[in-house]
Amino acid sequence: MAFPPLNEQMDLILRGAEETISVEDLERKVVRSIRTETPLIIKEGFDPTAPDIHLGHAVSIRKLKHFQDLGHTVVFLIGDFTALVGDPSGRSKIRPRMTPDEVEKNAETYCAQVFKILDRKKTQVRFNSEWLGKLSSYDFLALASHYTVARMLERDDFDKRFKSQTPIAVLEFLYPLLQAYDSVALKADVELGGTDQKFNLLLGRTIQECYQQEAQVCLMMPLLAGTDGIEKMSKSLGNFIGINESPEEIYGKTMSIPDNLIHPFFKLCTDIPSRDLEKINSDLMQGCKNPRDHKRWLACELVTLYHSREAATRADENFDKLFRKKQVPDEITEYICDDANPITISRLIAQVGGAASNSEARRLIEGGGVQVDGQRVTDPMMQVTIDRPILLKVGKRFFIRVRPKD
RNA sequence: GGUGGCGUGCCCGAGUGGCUAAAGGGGGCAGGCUGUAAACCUGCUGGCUUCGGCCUACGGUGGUUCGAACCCAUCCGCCACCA
Repeated sequence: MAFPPLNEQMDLILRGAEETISVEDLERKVVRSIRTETPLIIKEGFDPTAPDIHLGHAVSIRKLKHFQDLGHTVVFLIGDFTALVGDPSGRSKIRPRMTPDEVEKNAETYCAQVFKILDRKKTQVRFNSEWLGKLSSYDFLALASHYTVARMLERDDFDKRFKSQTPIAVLEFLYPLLQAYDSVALKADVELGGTDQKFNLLLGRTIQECYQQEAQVCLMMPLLAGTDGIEKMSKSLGNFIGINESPEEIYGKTMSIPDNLIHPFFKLCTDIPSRDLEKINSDLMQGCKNPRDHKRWLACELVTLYHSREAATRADENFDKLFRKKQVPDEITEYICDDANPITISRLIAQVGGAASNSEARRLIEGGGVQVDGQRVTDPMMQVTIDRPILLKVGKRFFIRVRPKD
C-alpha cells in the first residue's frame, strides 16, 4: 500500500501534539517508511483498572487513529501485567491488585469502547504480560542495570517527593523500566502518551538503545481538562465525559464546561478544520459572539462523533427545550408505582432513583430542588396519591413520570 | 535493630471524658442571578423514622466508666529520627 507524502503525514501527526521528541527522528522514520513501504509501529499503553474511556483518553486514542488512517500499525497495549502486580505510584493510595479475570473483563469493555474510535481490523491489541510475565529474574536485573537511581530522580515527581522526603516505593522505580521494555518487545517506532508520561516515554528511548534498537519517537498530547475546568479529566474526580455515555449526557456535560475550555476541546476532541478552529478562537477572544453558541456546536460535534448526527440534533433540541425554554424533555423515563398508595414524597423520590436515600430526598425538597407537575414541593412529608401519571423533577435534570399500576 | 509520633466524615483539618452526627475550610449538591459559563448570594452535605425519636460513625479488637473520638491494653497501618 502507498503511504501519503511526508508533509501530509507530518501535518496530521503533529496536529494538536504538545511535544515531539524529536520531530527530526519522526521525519526520518516516516521517510524511511514511505521508501521501504513498511508501516511504523505506534504504541500506547493503557491501564485496565478503570474501564471507562473518557474524552481525556480519547485525545491520544484519536491520535492513534490518525496514524492508522495514514496506514501505520497501531498497537493498543493493555498493561495487564502492572495491574496484576498492583501499582503503588501516586501518593499513598495503593492500587488494588486485580485478578486475571477482572483484568480480562475490563480489557474487553475497554476494547468495545476503543473501537468507537479505532478501526478494529487495523488494530493490534496486545497485553504486556505476554513478555513481562516471561521475564526471568536474570533478565529483569539486566534490565534494571541499564539505569541509575540518580537518573530516576531526574523525574520531576520523584525529585519532589525525594526532596520533601515523601516515600517512593522501589517498585515505582521499576515501573518506568517495565514500560520502556514494552517498547523493546514491540519494537515501537513511536510511543504516544500524555505530557505527564514524558519521563516514561523518554526512558523507552534509552532502553531501546540498550537493546540495540532504534530509539522510538515520543509524541506527547496535552492533558485535557475536566468539565470543572481545573483538574485534568479523570474518572475518580468525576469531571469526565465518557465516550460511552448517552447523547444527552455528552451534550449536557459539554454545555456545562467553562468558556476557556471551548477552544481546547475543539482542538483536542474533534476533527473540525483548522480554519474553523482559528475562527472559534478569535470569536472567543473578541467576545463578539455568545460563547454558548460555540459550545452548542462543540456539543453537537462530540455527540456526532460518538453517536450520530441525528442523535446530536435530538440532543440539541432537547437541550433547547429543557434549559432555554424551561420545558419538559420529549422522552421521559416512566416508573410504574405499585407500592402503597399514597406515598410520602421523599420516599417516592428515593424509590425512583432521584436521590440516594430518603434523607437526601428530604434535603433536596427542603432546598427547593423538587417539583411535582411543575409545582415546587416544600414539605418532605407531603403525601402523594398516584391515581394518575405525575411528572417529577428532581434537581436540574432528573425527570421521571410516575404512573399508577392500573 | 532502637526511639518517638500519627491514624477523625468525600478530602484537608479542629476536638482530648458528657453540651459531638463531631468546629473550620475545600469539594459536591440544591436554590437565586445567568448562557446548565465565570463571578457572586443563600441553604444542604451519615442512615432509618409511625417525625416522638432511633441506629451507625472518629484504624481493628477488648477493657475502665453511669457515660469514650477523647482514658487503658492489644493488634494493624503509616510516618519521623537514630543505627
